[in-house]
Amino acid sequence: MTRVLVVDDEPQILRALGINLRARGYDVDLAPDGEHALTLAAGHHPDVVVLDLGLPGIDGVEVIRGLRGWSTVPIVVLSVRDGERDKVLALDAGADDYVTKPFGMDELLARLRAALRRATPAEEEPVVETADFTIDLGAKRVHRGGTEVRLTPTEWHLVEVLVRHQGKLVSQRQLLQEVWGPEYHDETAYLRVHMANVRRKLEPEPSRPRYFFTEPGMGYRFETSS
Amino acid sequence: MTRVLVVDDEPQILRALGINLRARGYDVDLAPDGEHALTLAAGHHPDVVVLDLGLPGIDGVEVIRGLRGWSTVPIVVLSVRDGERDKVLALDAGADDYVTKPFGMDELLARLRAALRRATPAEEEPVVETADFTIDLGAKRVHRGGTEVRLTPTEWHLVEVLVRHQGKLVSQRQLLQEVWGPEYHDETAYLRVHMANVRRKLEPEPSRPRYFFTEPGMGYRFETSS
DNA sequence: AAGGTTCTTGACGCACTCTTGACGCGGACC
DNA sequence: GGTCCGCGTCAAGAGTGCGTCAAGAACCTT
Repeated sequence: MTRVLVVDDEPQILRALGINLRARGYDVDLAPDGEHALTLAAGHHPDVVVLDLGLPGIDGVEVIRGLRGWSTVPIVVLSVRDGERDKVLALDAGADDYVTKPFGMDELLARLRAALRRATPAEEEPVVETADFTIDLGAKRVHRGGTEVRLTPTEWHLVEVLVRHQGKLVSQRQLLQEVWGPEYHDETAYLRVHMANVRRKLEPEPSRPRYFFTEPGMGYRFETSS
Repeated sequence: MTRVLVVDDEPQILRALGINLRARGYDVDLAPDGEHALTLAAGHHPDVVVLDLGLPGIDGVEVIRGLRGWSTVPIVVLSVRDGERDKVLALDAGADDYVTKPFGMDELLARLRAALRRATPAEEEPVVETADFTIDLGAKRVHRGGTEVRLTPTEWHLVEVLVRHQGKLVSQRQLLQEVWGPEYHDETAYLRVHMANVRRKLEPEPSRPRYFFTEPGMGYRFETSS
């Protein structure tokens, strides 16, 4: 299901958007200000963000910057301000689209679809096969020796990031930011524990990895011998 | 250079956009209607398309469909129509953004930048090859004679800085600051030891370097003979 | 409210990397 | 021709990072 994060300080707009989007089958998170927005984004990894510019506390443009620091999620900005300067600032900060209030729900939905379409460029999700297991990125499943292996959400996320960068070294910092969020960039202990769990579930000899390699001091790398 | 295709049936707008975009360093194609637009797009493969909806002949939405049949180039729609239905139709046909006339040039430019930024995701890191080894900056790995060479974090960092400044002299001070941090600017002993290790791992004759040269009193230089 | 997962956190041992000092060599300068 | 400085080499000790295990906390489901 597609996850949308909606950020707006006006409760009635927040509610209206929540109802409308859920009616269309989206999975919706609601945030009344920038702080909540960044926290929710880090935890739930939305597929698209709808962001009001006029927020109490952190400014909307700051929220864009905060998100762009570690994520490429599409951001659709809502604003009562029709000023050209605001639009330019928001777009150059990394927003993907700018809609002026008042707006029609149909237009907003169309813009969301456009943003989502761009972000998911019709790529079919690859299936990665190794001699010991099969990873289906689209179905989010892993098979090993005929049966399915259950990965916890964290483990899956870790595997997903590494497999998508197949062959490349992924730095500890990048892994932590993608899986746990930007404020966890130095919790390397998490990585060690969860990588150990992943290896125990997937590697034939967990203490002698054939697929999930450690590059000491730098990060991890997924590689198939083929 | 970035190529922009502008499609509009009003000559003065076409001219104005052409002048403005060229002044910003874009390479601009101009088309007064849908037929010319599709022909130019097929021939010149623009990086982004600015498209007016109200065209004589083929309708703007048809132009979008025509382009989307074979291209994923970002399309920014211009229109005097502010109707919600038009926006929804255009966006769902495959447009990336919708700007209502009259618009400010700064806003349009910001939207173009946003569209281009999305379309150009990860530029890839170069791979540097020499007769004796291969350095993949993106994957952070080094191959030599078929097998992989393991570099420690410090060694890799050193190699990376030198290789990214390929052919140029990198001062000891700069190397120390980039690898160890600003307060280590005079620990030249570190450089000597680690450069020796790098050479032992990569140079065919470590004591007679062919790639990692010392410039006495100044710094180091990476150079491939090719 | 209870049970089961999953995540977090701390402790420990091992391996490896970095740092540091000693030494030799060669060129520059006096 | 002698001295000095910068560089390369080597080796040893200190420090760090990693894997592993286990226990408690937090979370979700029923």
